[in-house]
Amino acid sequence: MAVTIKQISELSGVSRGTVDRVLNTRGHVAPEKAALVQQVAQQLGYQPNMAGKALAARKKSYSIGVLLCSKGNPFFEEVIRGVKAAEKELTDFGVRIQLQTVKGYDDQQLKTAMQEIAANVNALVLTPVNSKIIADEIDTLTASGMPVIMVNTDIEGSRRACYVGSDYMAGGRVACGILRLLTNGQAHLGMLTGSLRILGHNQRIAGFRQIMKRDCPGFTLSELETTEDDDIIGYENTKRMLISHPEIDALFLVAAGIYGVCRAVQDVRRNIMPKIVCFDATPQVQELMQDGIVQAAIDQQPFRQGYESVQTAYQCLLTGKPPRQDRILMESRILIRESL
Amino acid sequence: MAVTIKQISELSGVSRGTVDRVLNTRGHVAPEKAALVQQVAQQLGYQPNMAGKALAARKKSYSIGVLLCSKGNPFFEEVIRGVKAAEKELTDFGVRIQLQTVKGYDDQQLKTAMQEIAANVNALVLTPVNSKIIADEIDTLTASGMPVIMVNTDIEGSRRACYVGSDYMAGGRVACGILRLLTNGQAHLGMLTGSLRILGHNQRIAGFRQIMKRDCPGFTLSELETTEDDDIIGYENTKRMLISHPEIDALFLVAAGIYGVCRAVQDVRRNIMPKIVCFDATPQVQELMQDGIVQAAIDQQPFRQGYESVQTAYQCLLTGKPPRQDRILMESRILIRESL
DNA sequence: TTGTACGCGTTATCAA
DNA sequence: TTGATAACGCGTACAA
Repeated sequence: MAVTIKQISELSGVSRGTVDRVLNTRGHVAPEKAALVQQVAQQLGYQPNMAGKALAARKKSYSIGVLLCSKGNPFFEEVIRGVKAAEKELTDFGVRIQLQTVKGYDDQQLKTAMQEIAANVNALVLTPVNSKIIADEIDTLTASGMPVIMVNTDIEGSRRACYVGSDYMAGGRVACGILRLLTNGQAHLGMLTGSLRILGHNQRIAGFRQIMKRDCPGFTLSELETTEDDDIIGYENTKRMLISHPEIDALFLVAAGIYGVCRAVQDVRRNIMPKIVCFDATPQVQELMQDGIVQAAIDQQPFRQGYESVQTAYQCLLTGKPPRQDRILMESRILIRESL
Repeated sequence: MAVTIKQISELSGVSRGTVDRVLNTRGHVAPEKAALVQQVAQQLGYQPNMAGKALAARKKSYSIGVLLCSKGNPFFEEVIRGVKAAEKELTDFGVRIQLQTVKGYDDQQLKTAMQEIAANVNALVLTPVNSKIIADEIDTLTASGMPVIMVNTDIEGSRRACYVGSDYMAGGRVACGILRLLTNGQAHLGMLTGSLRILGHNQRIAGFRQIMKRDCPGFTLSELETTEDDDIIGYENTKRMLISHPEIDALFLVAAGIYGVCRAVQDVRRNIMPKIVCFDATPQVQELMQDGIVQAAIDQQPFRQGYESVQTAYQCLLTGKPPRQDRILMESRILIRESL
């Protein structure tokens, strides 16, 4: 049977209260007693009992804020489903969620939203914008003792507690691998990324290039273009790309704007359709797969991203420590028509 | 905040003890009071608090038996890892696991093992052999009040509490789908199943045929052969198949014996290698994928099968009821070289 | 038949 | 600085 606080208190000859104070570093303990308790706990390999912890935590009623730059982005619907699933499981443990979404990527606006929501919660889960203003705000909250967890998008140069989300490099590698299999290793590639300024998109391309260089001597890159995550821009740029590069027989879609790209393909091409691999199996993409336009989608488990980020925030609140892992990365899954 | 027994007792004007007796149908309660409590609980949507339940259950120290026909089958190593992961999580809740493996599929031997292990545990997780002897033994244990849960393989005509494992039909469908993409829809197929007497294998073939009929007019089935899950038999039968059917350019491997099949392919074919899709990414299969012999493997999450089956058994013990779902099915995942 | 009281492990509070 | 005690939700032994 696992070690309990009671056992430690008996073995070290102090009260349960003192043991609790030592283990949770609440102070107000004589140094020699603290040292003794520490040693005994160490020796017995004490691991706090989750059931007991959860039950006691119920009295406190934690509040977790979830702030997503997700308005109008269907990808995040699954993330939100995951958040709500975690919320449901954690109500037993006295947790309530405050979910808020903002539109666009304006860092000033996001900062304001962060401050508002942070005033009412004990922990914060958010999709950051990659900007110094946001990094600083994260550091301010972290310094005030609030666990701040990134979901889906990471930010550089801040003291966020943890990142939960896609492994963009790995996703790019898998995308190249499946395209290699779809084309028998011979392809004239067109690449459509979202934006060259977005870290995740560039990491996907880097992963793709890595496999391409190593395993795909028969691949040539005809052109790299952007969609700005927009269907209309994606449509126009793809049309132009396909007309000026009639040899293109495979498309790697790095980010959003997928529907626009596919419409352009259908408008320009009649006979030989290019093989298309993209990311995120949103309902729209699922339809394109059903119609045989898109052959495969790489999925990075949006539901789990939402679920795990909230669970991680709760663990931080419960233990008072940052998570063991600095990054919790989702596996890249290959989805095809038959796996829907 | 969620509803508690205490709240129900206050609202219905009876003691906590009585509420407990009603909700857990322990009897010894006046009918009118029972009805009242039922109604109040219903109305408030009472859901027992897992933390409290677990904590109380700790006194009892449940024991769960896990009996696998897995000796010498590398697939089950991941299942066992999942079992051990669940064990680790549940030690806090007073659960201990008794794991036992047997070799082969002899139903008499398995029955004996079941009886031995069942004498010392409160719940049983097992991979059954599809035989009446085993079905009857499961029913005997179920009748004695023990939850009996099937993992990886289901059994027909028994009162097992639940099945946790592969969705064989879905796996077959996905296998056909990926083969369709690998071959551009044109293929002369060779199929190698494990045994025509094993339900799961036949279900995989049924799923495959379903998609083949619907979506793959360019597929023709050259031959269907068995490996008896054995590398040597797989080697011999594949060799014969490839020689008598030189047109074969795609292989669907339904079960084990994969290494033998691949060796035969390498021995017989020199130039044009067939596309190969198989099940379960064991270390051996991963190596074959690295070498480019096998293009894709369908994975049915062995780790989760082990983990979820034990968790399900624990839930049965905790609630005293069979699980909500009759079958807990794993998603079929496509693995390629780059996703390893 | 019904109610009370205690214990599970942890945490918070109050008194010493 | 300490220790004792109550509370969280549930299960159950025991008393009424």
